[in-house]
Amino acid sequence: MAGAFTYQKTEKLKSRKLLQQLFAQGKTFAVFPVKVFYMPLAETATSSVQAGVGVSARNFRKAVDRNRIKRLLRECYRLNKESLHTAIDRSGKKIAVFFLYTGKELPDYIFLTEKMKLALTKLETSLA
RNA sequence: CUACAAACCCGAGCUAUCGUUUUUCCCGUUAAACGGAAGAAAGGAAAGUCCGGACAGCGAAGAGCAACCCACCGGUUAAUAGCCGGCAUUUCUGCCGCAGGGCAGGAAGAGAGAUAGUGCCACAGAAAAUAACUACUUCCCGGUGCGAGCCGGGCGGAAAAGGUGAAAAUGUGAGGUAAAAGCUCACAGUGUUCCGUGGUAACACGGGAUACGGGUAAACCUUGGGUGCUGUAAUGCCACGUAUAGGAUCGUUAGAGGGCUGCUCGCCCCAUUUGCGCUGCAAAGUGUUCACGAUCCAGGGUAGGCAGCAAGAUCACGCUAGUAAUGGCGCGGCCAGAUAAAUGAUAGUUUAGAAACAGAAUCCGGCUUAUGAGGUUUGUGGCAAU
RNA sequence: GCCAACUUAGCUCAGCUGGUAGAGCAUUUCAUUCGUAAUGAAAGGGUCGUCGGUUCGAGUCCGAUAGUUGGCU
Repeated sequence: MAGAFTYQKTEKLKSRKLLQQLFAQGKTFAVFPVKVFYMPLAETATSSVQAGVGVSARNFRKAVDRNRIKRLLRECYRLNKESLHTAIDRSGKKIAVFFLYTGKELPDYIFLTEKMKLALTKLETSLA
């Protein structure tokens, strides 16, 4: 079994086709300032949960700011994903998740961690 | 000492924990994945995309026109509109001179041609370019007066006076004349050209001849020189998948069309029928069947992998040529390579609080712009001392 | 990755080859009305995104720069 706090290539949501499908057909909910897209995956998926993060270039003009937000989102997801993974593995499903940052101001780490925990528990309950 | 401005340098290091991308090695394995060890992991601008190249494709990259770009000289470079060093020119300050002007220092410096042509120059002014409004004046006519003359008109002369303007026909003095005028002369200024000297050259200085009727080419334009176009999502290969279906227009023995530029020429490519049956020795005849190609529209499929793609006009140091940009030699190093796209998070610590601008995407050389703290140099101002 | 266009009054836009910047709506004042709206008359409001250059003189020409919008792949 891999380490609990990893976030490797196989766990990332990578396929362009899947992303398009997710934005078109996936279900959503919002925990401001983060909007969450999710949908079930086929059995052939490489990992039980495939996750991605993103920021709109409209709200953040500079690439440095976008990179910063995506890094913070990844870090928060990495450190708090464990309960979600165990829940998913127990139910036997596979899902794809995308976290989109919709705020207009740069967040800090502690604030985002709280929001991520909230979003993950909400995701668990809505899947159950 | 201090404040401001400009240029250049620098653009955090260390420790711990948890992670990401990648290279090499080892263990296990058919192989992959996973695990372990060691190494590497954003910038001075990675940015803007303003120039120049490398590389690739387009036919072997052809010709002319058009279009666009460049424009003092020399050097530098793979190359440039960059950089370095000069020159003309403009401007500021100081000094000298009655003045025209000269000398010294600083700054700017997109600077071919305005005697090839065309256009434009508002307002003001007579006139803005083959100048006559006022005033001046020879001559003629008329009036008046004894007369000198005065007044009015006309054909002319004349760029000296006026005042406008950003700009008014080179300036000052003398001669000259009816009045005047580079009309003539002296000095000065500017342009063209010839000779000599210096310099690689632009050009400078001296002398001779000649001309002097403005400005604008970042107005059209002329002259000289240059540029083929498109771009790494280029391009080559592998795998998977589908639709040889449908619609519009056109062409089919002389050309629709294509060949990554707007046009023309030249050259090249390319469709222009195919299959089957029967008669016939064959040539051919006949029947039947599928039309074919180009452009566009609409639609279907895929959106995975490998190469390109990380050792180079490379970096550090030393010596050396050159005023410098830059080059040569020696020695050592290997320094990101992702593909929804890594290079991070938290805590402590170092100097004073880690803070500014900001994130590679084919790669280089410049330019431009943004930028914290500190340091160095230069300039300007203030204060203090000698 | 590459390419193009735009920026003028509070708003929407004109301003062609350089010569003192205009229209419509909006704002203010006056008239009209018992009063408001509509209508009529008048007024104010601009360093033409910013910086530099060419020119006697730039909204206009040239260069740089900031912002906005669009297109191709």
